[in-house]
Amino acid sequence: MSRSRNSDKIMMNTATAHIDISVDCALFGFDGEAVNVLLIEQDTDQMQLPKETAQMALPGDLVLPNESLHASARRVLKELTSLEGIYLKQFYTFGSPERVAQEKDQEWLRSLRMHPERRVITVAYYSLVKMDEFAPQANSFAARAQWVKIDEVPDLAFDHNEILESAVETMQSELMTKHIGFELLPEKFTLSQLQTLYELILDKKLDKRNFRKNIKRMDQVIPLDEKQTGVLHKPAQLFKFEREE
Amino acid sequence: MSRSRNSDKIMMNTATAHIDISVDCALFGFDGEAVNVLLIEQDTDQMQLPKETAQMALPGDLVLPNESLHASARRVLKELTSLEGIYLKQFYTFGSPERVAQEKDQEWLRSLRMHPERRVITVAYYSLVKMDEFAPQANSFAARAQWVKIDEVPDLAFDHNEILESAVETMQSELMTKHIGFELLPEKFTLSQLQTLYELILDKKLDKRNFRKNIKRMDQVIPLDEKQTGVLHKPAQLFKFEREE
DNA sequence: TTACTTCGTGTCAAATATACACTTTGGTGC
DNA sequence: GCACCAAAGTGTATATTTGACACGAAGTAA
Repeated sequence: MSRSRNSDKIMMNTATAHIDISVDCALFGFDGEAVNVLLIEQDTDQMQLPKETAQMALPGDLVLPNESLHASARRVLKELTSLEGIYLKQFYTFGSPERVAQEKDQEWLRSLRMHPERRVITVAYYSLVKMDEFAPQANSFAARAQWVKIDEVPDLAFDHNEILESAVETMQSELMTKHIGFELLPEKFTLSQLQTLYELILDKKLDKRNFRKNIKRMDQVIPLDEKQTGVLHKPAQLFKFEREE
Repeated sequence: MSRSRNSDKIMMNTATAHIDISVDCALFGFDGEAVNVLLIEQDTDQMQLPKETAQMALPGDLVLPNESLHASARRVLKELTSLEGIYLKQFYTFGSPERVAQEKDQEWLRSLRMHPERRVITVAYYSLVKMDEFAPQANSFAARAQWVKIDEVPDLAFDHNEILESAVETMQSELMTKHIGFELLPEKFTLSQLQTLYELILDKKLDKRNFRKNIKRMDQVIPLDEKQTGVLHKPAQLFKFEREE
């Protein structure tokens, strides 16, 4: 569309096609073995849709009229996990006009939304949580909420595979600089657990001695007077992470 | 808002308050002395508003119903600058519910928009252009479009000062890793020009020899068989930048 | 020819990153 | 209590990168 100088006033945007805004959250957790992402399963029973149409998806929902984007992301996350106060980061906004228009998604949206045909632009957030601090609770339009290993994620609703992939990339590139890895671990952790986590996120092996050298010169990582228990080998020292002010 | 399992179906989003989506572009250019950002001045004459209410702003406008976000950013940029095919990067989405609600902005929006009171969420892009390749052309609702040195930017409309600041930070952090600096220079440039640019963007002095060492090991920077002319001192060698594939 | 201005260049020291292997510790089972 | 197991924990030598630093060369103008 190009507008000439003269026609401006009458060319004001008179479009009647509304655009909806949503937030989606890629919520990561770590169980000591794999990095997981929290997915919900669409509740087709509740919507009286055939079971086989149920798709898994990232937790997300429309932004409310007077809610900031961050507040919206926090709310969606809280609704699905009852967790508050966690690291939460906007990383990209996905706005392809066709992103919710596929028939597989339309069927679901027709049951859920007043305007299922509307284009939806979604602002994507990612966050990291300590998996041992809560168990996800399915709520609202989700039949189930469950942790899925990131390398076992199935085809998701909408463009959520693409969003998830982008979240993983963002997490990789911010892991080192922003020390976000600690958010995934339990309060007390061993350096081996931390290293395993880094290796999983970065998808490469790290040298044990060099890794420990690097970690130990971060003064946010504090050695505790405590050791791992219940392992059938030499127990490792436990550490905690302390965010500065 | 929390929803219980049972009330889901009747709690579908029935909000009548629509949210608009816009894109804003922070377009940077370099004139050899300072980094500039392209600002427009709102055309109050055309809107029959008092001249003194005119504000400067980043170029931006509502996203059209069937337009992707990138396409929208490209369109706005093209409308204002006639430039195409330039580096263009989404960096953040600003969505405070109050971001266009100030009275200074409402006056303008009442003239321009069908729904001036509506909340607007804006997806922000930044881009870099060679200043010598085009002169900005004011168009549409802009009375003027002009380059302003980034340290002389006045109070802008809406939350555009905040958006601009965020764009500068993004540019700083992506300068090194993504070689975006070259986009700001003319096709043929000297290493001193490049260094001046880096110093302006990063806002610190760099060591000449170390800087040149770093640049010269990038094989995208190609020395030309040409020298600077028209200077009253030893002319510098010219280089060009070649993006790989 | 001189004066002026920016160009263009190399080395050393310090800090950082990488590669690499063996002893220690606690638990388990006999 | 002894032997075995498994992972914990630790240091050094080398290569690479970073940062500090000063002066002769090239062209222009008077």
